[in-house]
Amino acid sequence: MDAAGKRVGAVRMRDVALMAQVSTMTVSRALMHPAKVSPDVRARVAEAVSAVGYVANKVAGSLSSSRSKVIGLVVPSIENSLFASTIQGISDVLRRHDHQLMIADSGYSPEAEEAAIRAFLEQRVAGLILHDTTHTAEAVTMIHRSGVPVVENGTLTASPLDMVVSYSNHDAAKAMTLHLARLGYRRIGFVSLPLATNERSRDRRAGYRAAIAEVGLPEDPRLVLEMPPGLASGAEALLRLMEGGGEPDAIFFAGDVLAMGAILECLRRGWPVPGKVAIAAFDNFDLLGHLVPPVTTLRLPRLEIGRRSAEVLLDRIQGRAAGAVSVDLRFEIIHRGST
Amino acid sequence: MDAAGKRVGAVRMRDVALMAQVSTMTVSRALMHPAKVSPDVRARVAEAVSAVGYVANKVAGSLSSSRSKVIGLVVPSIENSLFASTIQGISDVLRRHDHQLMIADSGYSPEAEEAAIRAFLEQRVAGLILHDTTHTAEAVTMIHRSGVPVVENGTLTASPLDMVVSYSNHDAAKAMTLHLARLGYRRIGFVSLPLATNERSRDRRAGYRAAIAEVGLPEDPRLVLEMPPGLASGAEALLRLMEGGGEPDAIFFAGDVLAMGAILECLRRGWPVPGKVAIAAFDNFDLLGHLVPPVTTLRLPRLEIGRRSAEVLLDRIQGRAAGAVSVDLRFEIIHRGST
DNA sequence: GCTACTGCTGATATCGGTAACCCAAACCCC
DNA sequence: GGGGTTTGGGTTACCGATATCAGCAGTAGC
Repeated sequence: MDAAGKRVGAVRMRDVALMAQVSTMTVSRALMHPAKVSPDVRARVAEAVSAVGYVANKVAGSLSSSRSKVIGLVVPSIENSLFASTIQGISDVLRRHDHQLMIADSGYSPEAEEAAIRAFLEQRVAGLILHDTTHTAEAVTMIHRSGVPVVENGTLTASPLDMVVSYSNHDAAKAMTLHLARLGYRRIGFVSLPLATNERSRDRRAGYRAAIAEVGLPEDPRLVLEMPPGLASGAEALLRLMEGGGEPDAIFFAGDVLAMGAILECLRRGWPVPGKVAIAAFDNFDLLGHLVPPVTTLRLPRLEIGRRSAEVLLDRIQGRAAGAVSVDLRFEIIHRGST
Repeated sequence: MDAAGKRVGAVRMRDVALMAQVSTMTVSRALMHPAKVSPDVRARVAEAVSAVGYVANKVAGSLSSSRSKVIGLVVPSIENSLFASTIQGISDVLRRHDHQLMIADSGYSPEAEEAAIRAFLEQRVAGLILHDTTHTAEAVTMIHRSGVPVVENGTLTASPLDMVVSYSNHDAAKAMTLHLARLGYRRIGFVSLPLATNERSRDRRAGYRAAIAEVGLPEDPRLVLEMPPGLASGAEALLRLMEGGGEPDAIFFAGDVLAMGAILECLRRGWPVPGKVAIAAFDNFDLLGHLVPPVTTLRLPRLEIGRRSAEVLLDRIQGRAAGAVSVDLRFEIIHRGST
């Protein structure tokens, strides 16, 4: 590197070509389409590559070919372990197909998401995966103008940008609520994460309400709460519902950390679960199954969402498929001791 | 896009230049160094940019300038929530400095790490952050030859590639063991994660042994165990140590999930903690503080490691610093009810 | 023996920017 | 008011690959 931080003296394809006594074009072919080159030349190139320590320059390659093998992913938060399995699934598939992953987090803000999308488009990514389903108008135009394929995977949204891979938050929440009703609970509380910026939360609450209506239970506002995320928040929600006059016999937490916080609060207070109140959670956070009692929850296909998202994206990029795609992955109720 | 997946018809800088009636060089300047251009031209360019919907092409830019704003990160596993805070820290700092983050995971394999490093170098990243501190010989040569700055952050290794930002796994494990000894425990068990591919695990066990030796306790092989990661694994380790004849009065789990699994097993069996056995953990997994009893553990500067790693890397890239850097971040013992 | 085709390789022109250099006008100080 | 400096902007030559097309040998077909 020189003083300005510019790298100098890297080995170029030209050096490989000189050593192998062929043109750069032939080196390029030997590396990209080995079948199009004679075995003899192929061997000479391979030898030259390792002799000079050539590391391909994909920047030049992408510029020249207008193709790239980088996928951009925007999640609301990297730290939130919820997204970790999905990212892992994406990463697994991309690695198998020799693609790279760029990640940005939006901190749940559409404006930050827009900035991340712009940065990705500037890098000329081959595709985008967005967890959120609400975007700024500017982000939407940029994406459409760029022609880059996109997968959204937060929820099965009704009006996708392009492709969707997810499960129905609405149906999942409804299914769990119906499950509780079937078990005989009649005053089912519901705690959701913030609704304003989060279509997923809204879907879940709508699902809960649909279930309540379906089984003919009265809708009691004292049974419904909206809370910020976090363990402490879950504990607080529990106490507020229990002391809020709604007298819940079961509480459905539409967020695994919230449920976790609530059940730990029960443990601390010595409240029997489900003796005093039943508790159900929304996500398959590993620990929920190991608590005392183990917590009834929904198994959501987090890893699978990542895998399938990457797959449909690659299918489109590589021309194996075209047009709208909407993959509805299944969830599953895991009935355990807490309800 | 045409049939081959090649994007067509994107807006180029040249289109902006035509509309603003200046040369492309001036557009480039107006965008990169606004101060070097008259206010009049600056305004015309800005207007033209939004009129034609120009999205800069950083691929061409990097090729031309031999500079890039992409940082490559390799972690052993994306899914493991341990790394999530570190990644978040990196991401935060990079975003503030207008850089992008590429992530790959090695699945704890040095060969996979090498492949990821090669892919990053092919993308001509401006810097690398590696969690692991053991690398293949090939990876080491590639990195040195490329001249790309590197930060390692798994542990304060004695022979870094370049820069290190971490805490001392050895000292942390030693400190916790001494803490237990000071509390009066005399038969202190130790459970570690796999040692073979993991310098961090080895450091931790060495720290444990150093402490045992320092306070003059006997080294009993029945008190030391190596286990694969996971909740179930922690529970099994607990049982094996308790029934292995070593009669531990305290167990130090060098992995938070292991400790979690053990404490939940105690809960299930109704074993009082620390009445039957005291339990200490190695990491500041949020939940540990909310369990009954809350678990004594080490607060490790995970987020800070990410932040500082990104900072020292950017300092080097942007020429604000040169030469070796070794940042030793502090850990802290959090004494709670479980010991 | 001549055309047609296939298989392999090279020359040349980009891809879309930025670096380096250059020049004209404006400004400056005695 | 002239030499020196600054300011703003254009010209040209790349950065390091790949697409395209042309060339040329071998060879198959008739």
